[in-house]
Amino acid sequence: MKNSPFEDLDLPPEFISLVGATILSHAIQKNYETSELAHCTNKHQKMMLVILQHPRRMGELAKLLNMLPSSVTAIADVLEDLRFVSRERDPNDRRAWIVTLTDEGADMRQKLIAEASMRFRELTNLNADEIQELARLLTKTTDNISVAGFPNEALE
Amino acid sequence: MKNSPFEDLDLPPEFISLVGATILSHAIQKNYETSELAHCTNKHQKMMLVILQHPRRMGELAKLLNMLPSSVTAIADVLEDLRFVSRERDPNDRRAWIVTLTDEGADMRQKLIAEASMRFRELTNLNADEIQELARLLTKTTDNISVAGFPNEALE
DNA sequence: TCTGGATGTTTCACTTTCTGAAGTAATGTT
DNA sequence: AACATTACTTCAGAAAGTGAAACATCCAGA
Repeated sequence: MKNSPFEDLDLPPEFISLVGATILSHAIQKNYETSELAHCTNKHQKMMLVILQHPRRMGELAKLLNMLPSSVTAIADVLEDLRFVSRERDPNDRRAWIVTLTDEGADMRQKLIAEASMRFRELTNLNADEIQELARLLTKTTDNISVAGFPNEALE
Repeated sequence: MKNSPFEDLDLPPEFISLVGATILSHAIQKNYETSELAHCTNKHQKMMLVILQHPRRMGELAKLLNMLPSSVTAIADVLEDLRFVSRERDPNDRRAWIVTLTDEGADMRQKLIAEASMRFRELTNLNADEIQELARLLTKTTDNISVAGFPNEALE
């Protein structure tokens, strides 16, 4: 059984990490699609639900998700149709919309998080310490990505 | 400066890891597009070059990249037009094609790896030990994903 | 050897997703 | 008041992903 695509390579650890991150992310997202929760079809819809732990403006969502405003509009439209979020004008800036989870959306968000965590354990087979360490390293990483202004430039 | 989309969350470490992996992978792939190497436009083309450290059959590529055979055909067509790979019949099974890097393709492969590694260091700001540890954890993960038969089932 | 079923790949039409330009409305700046 | 900027939406075209059908080859059993 030849498992890894990289079995006999002396790739730099940076690259191995990158590929590992990609495979992991891809695998869980593929896996998701076969679940009960599949009616939020795509990964961006799921990700938007997850980062809506509190209400956010459309533009903020676009930056966080690293997407174009027009894509955020499309995704929010779907989530609104599904009654997972509602949109209201920002009273402080009437150009902007504020997106808020509905109760149903908050429910789905919890389920998504729980399901992803379960899949993660199944797929990775890491022990609790290792998961903790991985989370630490990747938190440091994403914090730095945000601080570096890349790819979400000028996030405030 | 409010950085992380998860600043005030008590998400499980599994989920944080998953999101971190996704953000990291996404960030570097976005970044890639602005580089000199952008003419291999999409991430799957790049990934295919990377895993072609030795010749592989189309079907093998599909499994490793977790894609449909028809998608692999499309990608290989592009890489062939770019003269990065060549396709020859497998002498042991004349239904199958074997994809091999050209010299030019091997060159590009090295550049892709080097560039991704550089971007990785810039983006993550992890020190050498941390990178090593991250690589270790993610290698364990991807190995397990393959062994678990998911998503690349029955990879042999 | 013949036959039928499985396998490896390609083609093609289809659907979904992404992208970017143009438009609308509100804000802020001078 | 005029003009530039910002926030978001709309829409149409481009790109990517999907799955059924076709084709050639392989393999196992009669």
